[in-house]
Amino acid sequence: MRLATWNVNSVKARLPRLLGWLDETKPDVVCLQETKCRADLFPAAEVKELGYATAAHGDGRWNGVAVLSRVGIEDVSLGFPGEPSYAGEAGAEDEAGQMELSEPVLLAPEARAIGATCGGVRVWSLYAPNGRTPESAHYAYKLAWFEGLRDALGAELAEGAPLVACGDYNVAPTDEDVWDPAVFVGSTHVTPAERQALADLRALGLRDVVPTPMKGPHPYTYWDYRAGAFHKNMGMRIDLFYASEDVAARVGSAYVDREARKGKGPSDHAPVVVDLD
DNA sequence: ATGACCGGTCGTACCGGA
Repeated sequence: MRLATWNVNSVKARLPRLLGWLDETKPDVVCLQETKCRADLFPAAEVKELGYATAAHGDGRWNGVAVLSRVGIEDVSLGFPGEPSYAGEAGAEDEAGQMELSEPVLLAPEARAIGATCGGVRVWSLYAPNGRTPESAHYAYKLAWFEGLRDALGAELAEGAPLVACGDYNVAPTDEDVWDPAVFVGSTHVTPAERQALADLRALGLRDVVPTPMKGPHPYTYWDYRAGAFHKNMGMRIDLFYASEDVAARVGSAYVDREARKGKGPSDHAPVVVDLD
């Protein structure tokens, strides 16, 4: 069984490359992030021609996650129980410079998580909030989102089914996972609290399936589009494949498909591909 | 190939990305 996770940075913009990659790589289950696509507009017919059923979660311009599977797709969860929403910066001023009255507004959670059972494995495709800066409300939201995720995955793991939780975690687990730690001092993705959030997930029994880089010593999965970062290997490992212990024990091989980052019109993230025995 | 971003949007300029 071949599983993969890929932040495609718009499924619409990436569709030709996604279809070519599916045809070539032939994964059984694929977790996609940043589809930036309303669920009812997802190109399900196109991937179905390659044998994949789709479960999509998305409401438009930003975020958006999906699971593609050719080994069945059941018990789809749009988001996770208790998933927090983002209410924006507190104390924002309106155009007249007046503080807005804080009226309670119930916002739906963003489309950052979708779960499905595929081929006997519980699969989660995750797109963690960016966090922006450690001082921002978005960063507090990121930590709250991870806390909610830990509780939801903990409840599922307690049921004992094989589970994978993979996607764009927007956290580099260690300093080895960024090309230059000095550049990231004071930035998100490397703070102790974010790394603790990952540790809290591992404490549930999830194992970090670290892929083979294929080139160079670091299994980076993301390279900024700017400044030739990919060619200079100025990357980060932020797309993670977390697996329950029984699944992790079945991992035969895992690799970063950096070929998918090359050429014209790539995503800024490369897929992670994991083969289970 | 020795230099370098991209996608989205009823703001073709700006936000979000990390």
